[in-house]
Amino acid sequence: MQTARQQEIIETALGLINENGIQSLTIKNLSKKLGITEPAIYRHFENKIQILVSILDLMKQNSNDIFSSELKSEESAAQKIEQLFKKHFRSFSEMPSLASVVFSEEMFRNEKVLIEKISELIEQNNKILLTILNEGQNNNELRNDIDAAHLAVIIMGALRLFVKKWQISGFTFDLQDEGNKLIQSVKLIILK
Amino acid sequence: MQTARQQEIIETALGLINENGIQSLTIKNLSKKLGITEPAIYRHFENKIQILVSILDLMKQNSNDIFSSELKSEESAAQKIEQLFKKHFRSFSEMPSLASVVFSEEMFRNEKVLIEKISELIEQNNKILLTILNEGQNNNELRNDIDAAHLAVIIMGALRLFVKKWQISGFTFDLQDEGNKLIQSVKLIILK
DNA sequence: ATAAAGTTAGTTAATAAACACTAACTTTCA
DNA sequence: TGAAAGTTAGTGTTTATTAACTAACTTTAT
Repeated sequence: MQTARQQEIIETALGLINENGIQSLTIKNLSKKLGITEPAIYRHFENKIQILVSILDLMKQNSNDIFSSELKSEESAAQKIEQLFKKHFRSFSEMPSLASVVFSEEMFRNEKVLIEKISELIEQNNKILLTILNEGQNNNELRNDIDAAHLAVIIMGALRLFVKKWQISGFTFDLQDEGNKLIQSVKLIILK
Repeated sequence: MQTARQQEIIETALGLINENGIQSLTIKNLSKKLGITEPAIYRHFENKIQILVSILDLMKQNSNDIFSSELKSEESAAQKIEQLFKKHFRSFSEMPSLASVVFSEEMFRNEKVLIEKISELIEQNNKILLTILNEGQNNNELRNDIDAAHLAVIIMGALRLFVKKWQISGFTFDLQDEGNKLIQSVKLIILK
């Protein structure tokens, strides 16, 4: 569980990441943005890694909510994938810092705890996506001529690159509007 | 143009990145690996940024060689895309550090020169890919029901994510062998 | 042909800035 | 009044980078 102040801190941290990338997440910058001094941060978090762990936990939960609520729904596989995209696009639009964190795995390479968190997140999503794809193939709704694992790479690859392009552009296009168009193309590709 | 020593330095830098990620590319680590002292590096490069610029230039040239040689060939669009994948897979297999650099754009966010270099690289490749896709669509070889720009996102997204997975796995599977299988799936998807 | 001048590639020693983090003291407020 | 949340002032480490100097080689000019 988290205190109100802890939540404020990780929200501020996400804002910082959003504005200037993960590299700008320093205790100094964070405390300045919170309007307190650096040591005050340590009243709420043991160290910087715990702040990052909290951020990753938030992301994991967010992503898990999206993926697993879709898994339970009664829609077709194509609709599920569509919802998966849509919800991610909405999520990223509302909190672009989430995208910044997803794409900065490299930064975490030297911290064991953080690598594990990131890996869990990716692995978890991949599993659910594969389940959806397999179901769709068994129902004869999705094309069978392509391995589900390959479909997963193609789908997630498109999603990731699209979000990345949006990020690189400095958020200059509407992720949700443009994203909806991409979804239609992805659906054309995976449907039988 | 570069001196022999400058080339040695960037090769060593790539080795360092390959072993422990871009974060381990420090002047200290670099000089240690070269068997000289830190200040000696500055006899050959003005500063660290110039070393990174050289690395990005190398990558840009490498990637450009692959893309533009394919553009000129007389093959079908699908074959061109296949070769694009294959050559990239080979390139990454031979020098995995290239993959490390491609995926660490985030690290460069605070250096204007480096963002530009990375952007150039991505933009250049995207242009050539679009040309190939448009040609294929006009020849009635590739499916016309999907916007070429969307096809490009789907193709490059798959390529990038696949290489990333290989990197995260610690290079535990054969990129070229497994990659060839993925190529077949991508071809099924884009062909009419 | 050779001494003078200059270059190349290295050294040791140091600096300044950024970083995460700590100890000890003070304020705030329920 | 006492715990929670802040402060000031500092530590130790890691960065990239510079200053001053040197040994060994190359070029230039007489």
